[in-house]
Amino acid sequence: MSDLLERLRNRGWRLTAQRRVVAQVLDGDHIHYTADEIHARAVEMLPEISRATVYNTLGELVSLGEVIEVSTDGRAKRYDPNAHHAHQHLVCQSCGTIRDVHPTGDPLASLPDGERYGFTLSGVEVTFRGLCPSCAQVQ
Amino acid sequence: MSDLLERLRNRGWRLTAQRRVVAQVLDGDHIHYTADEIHARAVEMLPEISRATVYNTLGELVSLGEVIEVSTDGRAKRYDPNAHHAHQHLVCQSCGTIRDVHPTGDPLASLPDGERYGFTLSGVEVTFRGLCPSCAQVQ
DNA sequence: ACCCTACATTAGACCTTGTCTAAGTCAACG
DNA sequence: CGTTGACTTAGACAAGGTCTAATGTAGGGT
Repeated sequence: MSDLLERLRNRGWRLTAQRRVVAQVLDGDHIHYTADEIHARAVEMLPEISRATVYNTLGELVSLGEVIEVSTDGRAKRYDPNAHHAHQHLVCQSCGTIRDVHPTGDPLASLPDGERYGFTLSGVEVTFRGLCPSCAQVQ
Repeated sequence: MSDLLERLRNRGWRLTAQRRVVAQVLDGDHIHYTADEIHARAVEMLPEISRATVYNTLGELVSLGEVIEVSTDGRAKRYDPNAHHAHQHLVCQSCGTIRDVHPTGDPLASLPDGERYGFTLSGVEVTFRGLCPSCAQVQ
């Protein structure tokens, strides 16, 4: 994580206590938290941090390509700190847990030229959906 | 579309003017509208239809598997009336337009057993992102 | 043809997620 | 160690969606 802070400083970021705390939460468990979950965890370390700052900081980290924004269900976006390895997501339909996965092959290549409608492609997201073991038991 | 209404009646749906109008909008252009866009179009045909009814009806159509809910950007969900053909989506990052596409191969098969974490898989969504021709010109 | 009643619809309050603003604060440069 | 412009703050606001209590009506029964 000090790497992350280092990179950010080099990009002209002012290193505030708030930004450090957000970076620390993201770096902690490598879990895909929502912005409000990140805020809740940040508050434990720095009680006066505001929601707006967390949203601002996350937005900046996304613009800088340090964090990926994932919206799998039309509810709150989740933030994925694992931006430097190409990967896709496996999502539990019941509890919303997300795991990083690495499918074989290049998904971009699966779209035939005849189906590109003149678009300039910039990326693909693959979202595998299912039930995680613990939710599968309950249902 | 009369097929759709027929299927719904057979499932015990009460056929109201409101539900007919929502079905008609979905069947019209095969475009991926948001709930509020569907409401706006429905109002033109049936001025007193309420937002809540449109949301209810869309939710029921999704539960019945007649319509697919697509959330590509964390903004408003879009509703895809083309539920009976397997397909994926190509989304313009700038204007949000969605096109149905048909990638080659089975995306589910691309997830190695070692990466399934005990999940019971139920489906995959592939979202190709890029710029549509008209947005590419502007930028 | 007309009643009944359970199901559907309505307006609008409310909730969640996210954005914006104006005023105050502080990191980092000189 | 003072200055200043970037950063943070509380809280208002906005968009998208859900819920509720009151009212309306489709369609089966008679």
